Amino acid sequence: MNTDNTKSQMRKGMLEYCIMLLLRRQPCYANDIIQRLHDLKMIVVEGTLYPLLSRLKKDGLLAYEWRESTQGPPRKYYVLTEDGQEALAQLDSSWEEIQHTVMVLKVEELNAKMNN
Amino acid sequence: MNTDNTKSQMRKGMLEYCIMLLLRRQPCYANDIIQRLHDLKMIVVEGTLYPLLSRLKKDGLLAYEWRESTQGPPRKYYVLTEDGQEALAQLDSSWEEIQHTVMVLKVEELNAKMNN
DNA sequence: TTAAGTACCTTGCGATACAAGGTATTCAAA
DNA sequence: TTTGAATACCTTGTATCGCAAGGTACTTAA
Repeated sequence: MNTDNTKSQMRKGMLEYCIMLLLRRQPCYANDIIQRLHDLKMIVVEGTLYPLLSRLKKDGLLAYEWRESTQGPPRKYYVLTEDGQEALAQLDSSWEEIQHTVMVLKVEELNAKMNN
Repeated sequence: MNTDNTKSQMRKGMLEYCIMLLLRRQPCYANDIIQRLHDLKMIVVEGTLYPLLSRLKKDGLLAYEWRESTQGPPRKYYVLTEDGQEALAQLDSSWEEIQHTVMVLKVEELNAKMNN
């Protein structure tokens, strides 16, 4: 099994959730996000991130403002819109459901082992 | 935001993990899996499941045996192979990492709120 | 013999992650 | 002044996955 591909597939959908969680806390620009998620072992690259941010912007879930940088070109700082906060609340419950499913499956497995 | 699509995207990769978790406990055929996951709010349909099982079989992670049914045609019961168990162990750590990432993001968000 | 139920599978489409490559701005050194 | 490196944004093409829709084969009961 190609482990990289497996995690890549697990990332689908999760990345969107993680990025919106990040932005709920504070505005970030692309490299902030890449750095923060890298530190949390959730790798994301530019070719993934920029289209994702553009899509969320187009859907009205994110907005951005340009900010000057002390070093280099200006940056697009993204923030959650109100619609984005509502959408994130739905992602929260989707996440809870998935987490619940995995937990139950693991618990059942443990029970099965103990009864053998 | 299209919630159905969002959950569908979150399912990518997770379904594979959940199904292998199921099979680690006991052999199942397709309808078993659909039913069990449905009860756990993790919807999966035939058009998703059969190609997935075929792929895992082709990759050597699953094997199957035909079993007669008391009612209707025979069923393909899938089981985890040894390779499948190793792959599942890797999926376990991928899952732990993702879960950890989300947890940290939520905790940081809470901390940020408390400091305001 | 026929109809319904069960079980397996395939095709085509939409969506996403990623590798690879491209453009524009800034700043410092030559 | 010019040139190169660093920074930041973006696009294109490919592989993969979930899913709707539709199809085949076997079994059983009417």
